[in-house]
Amino acid sequence: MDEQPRLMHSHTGVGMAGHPGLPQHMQEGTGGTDGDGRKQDIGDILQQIMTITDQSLDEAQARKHALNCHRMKPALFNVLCEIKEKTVLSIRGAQEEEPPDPQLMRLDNMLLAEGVSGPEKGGGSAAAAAAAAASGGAGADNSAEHSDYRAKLSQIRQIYHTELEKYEQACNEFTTHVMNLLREQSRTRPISPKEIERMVSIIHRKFSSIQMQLKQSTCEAVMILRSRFLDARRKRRNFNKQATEILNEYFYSHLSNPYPSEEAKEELAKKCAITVAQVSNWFGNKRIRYKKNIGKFQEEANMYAARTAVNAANASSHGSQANSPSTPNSAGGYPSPCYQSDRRIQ
DNA sequence: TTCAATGATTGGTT
DNA sequence: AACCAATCATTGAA
Repeated sequence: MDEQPRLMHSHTGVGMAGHPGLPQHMQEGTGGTDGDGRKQDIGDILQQIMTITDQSLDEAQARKHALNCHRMKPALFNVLCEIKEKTVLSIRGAQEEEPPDPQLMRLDNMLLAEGVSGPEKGGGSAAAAAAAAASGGAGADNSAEHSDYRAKLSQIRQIYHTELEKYEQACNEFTTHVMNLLREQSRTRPISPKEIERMVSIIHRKFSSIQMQLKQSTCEAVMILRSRFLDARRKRRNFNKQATEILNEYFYSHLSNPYPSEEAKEELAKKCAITVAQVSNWFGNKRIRYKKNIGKFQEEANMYAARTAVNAANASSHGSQANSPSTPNSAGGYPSPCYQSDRRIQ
């Protein structure tokens, strides 16, 4: 490749004796005044710089050495440094102080709050406690879930820290590498310390954007874990037998109007150790499911009817007859299972 | 593994 | 706001 330029300069030596390779118009003034000689020197050195990429490696090395030893080199180098300094400064002015990224701050805050980026033990338990508080503190048997949650959180945490460390290390390695390279090059081409500094900050910015992605995906993972842990549907537990019996008892003894008042709901909730909302859910589900398939619930209905009857008998035998359990079955609402079952049997 | 039972959620209605 | 109806997602027995 580039055979053409090579051919053009192929006859030029490295030696400083002549001025080979110079364009015709530059050679014209040779042998003139003292100023002409200096001009010639500069032209020579510039020409060599221009053609340095056209040389083979050995040739270039030799040329580099020659350039380094040239008496004009320091002066030229300084001029180039000055020019560069000016342009670099003008570039720097535009992008000086960047404000801290609000999104990054948000991510950092969240990771800290979730105990991913904070201190090892304290953060984790704090997050678990927060999760427990948010879950409504329903049952006492969620300690197993807590440990599960904590285990997964610490897994995320570990991955996060490993990756973060990896990126940091890579960043440092790359930075040192680039700095060494620039320092090495600064011996042959004008590189100011400021320029190196700027390069380092560019590298850091690049790596911190990668870190931000890591933080973002970590946040997402934590959110998913949290939602899984907190989503009641996923950790649904059937009510215990006693609670179900209390609810069923109320339902079948108020079959004509199975709509407990707010007070009744509260009392049922207390008795069953569940929330009022859960009582409402239960009655909503029960009503619709009973209505949809009364036949299926006949047996259950009869059982509870019999039980309330026994209770009533016991209560009356103990004294007051008036306050037997209210069974306003015959009114509106759903058909009475007893009568219906009688009808069915016949 | 399948499937009925069941607690919770969602969207619509009154 | 309470309720209904349909649906989702899990549980637990077969």
